[in-house]
Amino acid sequence: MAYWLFKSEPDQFSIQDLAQCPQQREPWDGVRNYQARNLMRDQMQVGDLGFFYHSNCKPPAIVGSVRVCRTQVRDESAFDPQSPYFDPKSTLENPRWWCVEVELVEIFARPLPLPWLKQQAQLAKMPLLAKGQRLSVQPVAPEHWQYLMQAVQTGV
DNA sequence: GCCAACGTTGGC
DNA sequence: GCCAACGTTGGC
Repeated sequence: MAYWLFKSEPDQFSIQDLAQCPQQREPWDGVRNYQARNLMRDQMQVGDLGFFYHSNCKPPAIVGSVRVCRTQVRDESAFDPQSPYFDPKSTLENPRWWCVEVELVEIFARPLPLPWLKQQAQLAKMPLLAKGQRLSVQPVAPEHWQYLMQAVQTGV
């Protein structure tokens, strides 16, 4: 089983929005970056866990966790001319954009803000913290996942 | 609002 | 295939 991190701007889609979805599930659609798409399409497995990260807000933070509950999901927003994620190059015969469906596991009572993450020597190698890293779907190393979950559970 | 970093586009 | 121009991300 692998671990991931999903970024979203809370103005666009927050973890509270996910909690309001039917069955607290939703396709992670709208990703228009090939590297992120490839991670979702080729690497993710049902049962994988991910952090939900709020970006472009004050403060940016890891705010909860999700589980991958369906894979090989076609990104329907690419077919919708009304959608901001519409891509005329993605066709029903040959879809360009794929994602996974995620379900809410937990909204953390105490989010882990970015400034705190940056202070943790154990997290120095997290891709999220690398300069210039913009990927909206990222892998998370097991040791980083465990360190962070321990912080969540113990309230450190 | 600024801007550094990165990704994409398209002319050549 | 190169690379300049442009667009986006996202922290600050």
